[in-house]
Amino acid sequence: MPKAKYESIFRSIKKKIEAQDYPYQSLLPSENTLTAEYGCSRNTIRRALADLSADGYVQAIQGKGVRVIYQPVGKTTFIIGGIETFQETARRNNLRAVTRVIRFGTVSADAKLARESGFSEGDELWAVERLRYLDGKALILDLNYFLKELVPGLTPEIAQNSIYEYIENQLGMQIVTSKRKMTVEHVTMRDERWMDLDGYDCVAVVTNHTFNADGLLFEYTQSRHQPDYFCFQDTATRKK
Amino acid sequence: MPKAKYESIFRSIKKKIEAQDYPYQSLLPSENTLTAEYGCSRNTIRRALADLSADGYVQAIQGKGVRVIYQPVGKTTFIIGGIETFQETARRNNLRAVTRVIRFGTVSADAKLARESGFSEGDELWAVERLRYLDGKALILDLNYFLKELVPGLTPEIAQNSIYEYIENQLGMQIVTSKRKMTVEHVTMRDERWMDLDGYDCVAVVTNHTFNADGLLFEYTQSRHQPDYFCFQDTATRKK
DNA sequence: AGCATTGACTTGTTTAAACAAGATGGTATA
DNA sequence: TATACCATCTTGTTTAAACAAGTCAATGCT
Repeated sequence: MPKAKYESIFRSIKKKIEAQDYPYQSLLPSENTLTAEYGCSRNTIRRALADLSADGYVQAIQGKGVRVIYQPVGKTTFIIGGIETFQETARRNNLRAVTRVIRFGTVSADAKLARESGFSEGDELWAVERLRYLDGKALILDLNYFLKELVPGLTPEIAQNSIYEYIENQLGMQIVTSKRKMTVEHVTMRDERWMDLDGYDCVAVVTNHTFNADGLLFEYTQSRHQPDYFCFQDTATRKK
Repeated sequence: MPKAKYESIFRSIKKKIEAQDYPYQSLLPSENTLTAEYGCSRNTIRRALADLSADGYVQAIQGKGVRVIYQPVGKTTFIIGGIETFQETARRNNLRAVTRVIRFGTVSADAKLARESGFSEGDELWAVERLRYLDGKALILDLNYFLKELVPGLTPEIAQNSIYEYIENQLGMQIVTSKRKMTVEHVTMRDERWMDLDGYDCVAVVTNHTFNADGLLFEYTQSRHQPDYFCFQDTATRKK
């Protein structure tokens, strides 16, 4: 249920592109045509098109039109795109997801943790370590730190289900921005102990800083992925 | 030289944030204040703020203000951000960069290459394989395919220098959108032969589809990175 | 035939205005 | 005192208009 007009227009056009109603390399109807079609102003259309462009669906060509550059991809990989929960990602990729909590406690951020997490020294944090199974294989080892002040009442049961679901629906806090860093590291003894590494001696490590609607950092996470099911997608636009 | 007003405002505010003139967690001056400060309309300010938000510098809070969420990072890693050339990235990270061309030729896209590259079967392509040295170590193995029709006149000399520089300055073609996929793979015999793997048996693989200003795919690239110097950054925003 | 110009289209930038909606603090009321 | 309301600040959405700038095909001239 999009509240804003531009959002529903964005979704409508996106759907048509994915259905190849607007095929790869074709030009969309002009902004004026879309304005008439959707019964809104040109600015509103442009807002929707800008969002599609940011998602790598279209690219505007001044004087010519807006070209579709979306191509459907094979669904073989575990694709990490925007911000979504483990469950959402698993469902989108048609995989059976299970979560096992292997550590649940509280810590006070020392100097080292404060520096790498972005929290302040002395902040009280939940420390949660979880193992994620996809189709029965232990593929992701998550180490989450949540600011207790902003995420009160966390329990192992919630951690086993979905912390994000709890944060958004129970606490009513909105997750807005996520800054991520992707690296590749040698496996640790901990990785070997818990994960199905399947011969790999490296893991993909995603480090994550998450901000809520007040612009406050409330989560720092390190996710260690077994390489087989790991895929990270991105669209970049060259600045002039 | 930014042509558009919103772009120079964007850069101006960005600089102030990086200089911690607007510190982490502080609120920017209100849109009305900035409007007066920069002598432009509110919409133009909002455009600049939207771009800063997309880059993970700020986050707007309705009714309150725009909060700075940028934190300076340690400069120890080779950070891949937007679209930039190997030289630009090396310079930004203060590293000495050398490129060695180990293969240079032309191929016609067969069914398999067409499928993974996004080119059409039968397209004539340049195939260039290059080894990238940073501070004397062979860390990146690049396999580029360029559409000959859109990138005529390529030579090994250009490949050893900078292909992007040639495309943008000599051919006058603009690079606009880059769609990337990041995975982790076992090293191949080719990797072992050419790269300084330093004990790693995995590499970070970045697969890249690049579009020009006409929205035409002209490049498909696979970059294989030795893990030590590899870091990929991203900012995501949760959709409502 | 070849070429320059024009005009009608496209997207890009900027301004102005109005109203919606969230946050905040002060004020009048119960 | 406590609460409800309101004025005023903030950002969010939408419309309208004007002009800049790039593309392209038709027109008319040489």
